[in-house]
Amino acid sequence: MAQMTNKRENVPNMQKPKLIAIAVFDGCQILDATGPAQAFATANALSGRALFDVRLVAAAPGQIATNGGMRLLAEPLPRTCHTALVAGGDEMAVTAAMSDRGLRKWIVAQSKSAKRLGSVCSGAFVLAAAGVLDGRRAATHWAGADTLAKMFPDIAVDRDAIYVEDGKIWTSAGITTGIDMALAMVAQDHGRTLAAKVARQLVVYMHRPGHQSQFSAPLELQSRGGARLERLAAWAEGRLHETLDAPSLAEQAGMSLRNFHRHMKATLNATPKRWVEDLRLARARALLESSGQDLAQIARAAGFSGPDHLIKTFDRRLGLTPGAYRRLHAAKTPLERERRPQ
DNA sequence: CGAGCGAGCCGCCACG
DNA sequence: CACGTGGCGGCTCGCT
Repeated sequence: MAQMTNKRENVPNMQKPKLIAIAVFDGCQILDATGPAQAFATANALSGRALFDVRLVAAAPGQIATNGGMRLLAEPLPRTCHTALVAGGDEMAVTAAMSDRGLRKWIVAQSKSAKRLGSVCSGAFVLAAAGVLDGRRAATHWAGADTLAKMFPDIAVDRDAIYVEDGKIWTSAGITTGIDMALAMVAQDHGRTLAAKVARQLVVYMHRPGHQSQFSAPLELQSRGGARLERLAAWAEGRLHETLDAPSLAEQAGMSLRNFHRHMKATLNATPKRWVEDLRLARARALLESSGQDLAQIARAAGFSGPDHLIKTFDRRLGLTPGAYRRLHAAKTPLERERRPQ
């Protein structure tokens, strides 16, 4: 009878709020911390319950200067929590965080005791330095993906993913993808319906379309390949519409096929076919951004066999269609775009 | 959407 | 013997 009058006690999901500890440090990226924090806080607000207890924490608690200049107030690192997250930041700050013994010890401890351990953006480097990403798949900001893979060969770096969940270890890509990851955590704990409501409230996607690589600068890696490959790139870019198979590239580079493969792998971490595809994608992206040509023209100019080949390749590499890419990245102003005939 | 095919990739070893 | 190079062959993966 007492139970009947006090229904609240019977609701199954009345457990204690889950402690979400977001670790910050001087020079960290403010959105890495506040984005996920807001997602969890909005989940509380929309559900009308205290599902999450979100706290900013630091090895050196107190005022934390973010890389944008604003300050955060951080509590001491908690001994235990449900979910431990580590923010990213600029290179100097992350390097310092990577060698912070207190933070490192805390991460190792949380990798055992917490239900989830995660990072946002370059926070992956801090997790990696603590050794908790070894043998795992992981994501980080696209600009840091190659460096992470090189510094920590035991990590399978996913350059495209918005976020990666590998067991209890979660890593997210650049900055705002921390929100995407937090949404997935909300979904894991309290269902997709609530997560979708939070996404709507924050005006973000529940499932963000595409891969993060669509934002990276095409072919920034060319300069790393040395003069030999740079000349080859220039040669190839002049004949993108031709076949450009591996044997002819090797011949042009003055190497055997086998050795050419090795050099591509060693200097650019690429394969001949993949590299040519990179060149063609870069050309197609540039044309989509700044020309009004239709897909057939662009496909031909970039060396694809036709529009469908272009569409397939875009889907596989960037996770969206050429048309969607153009709408996202076209240099035209919104006014110009509206001027098209109805 | 699945099966079959061929180009491409890479482990391995031989060579200088 | 270390190191850079080349060729063979099996296997994978993406296209038709």
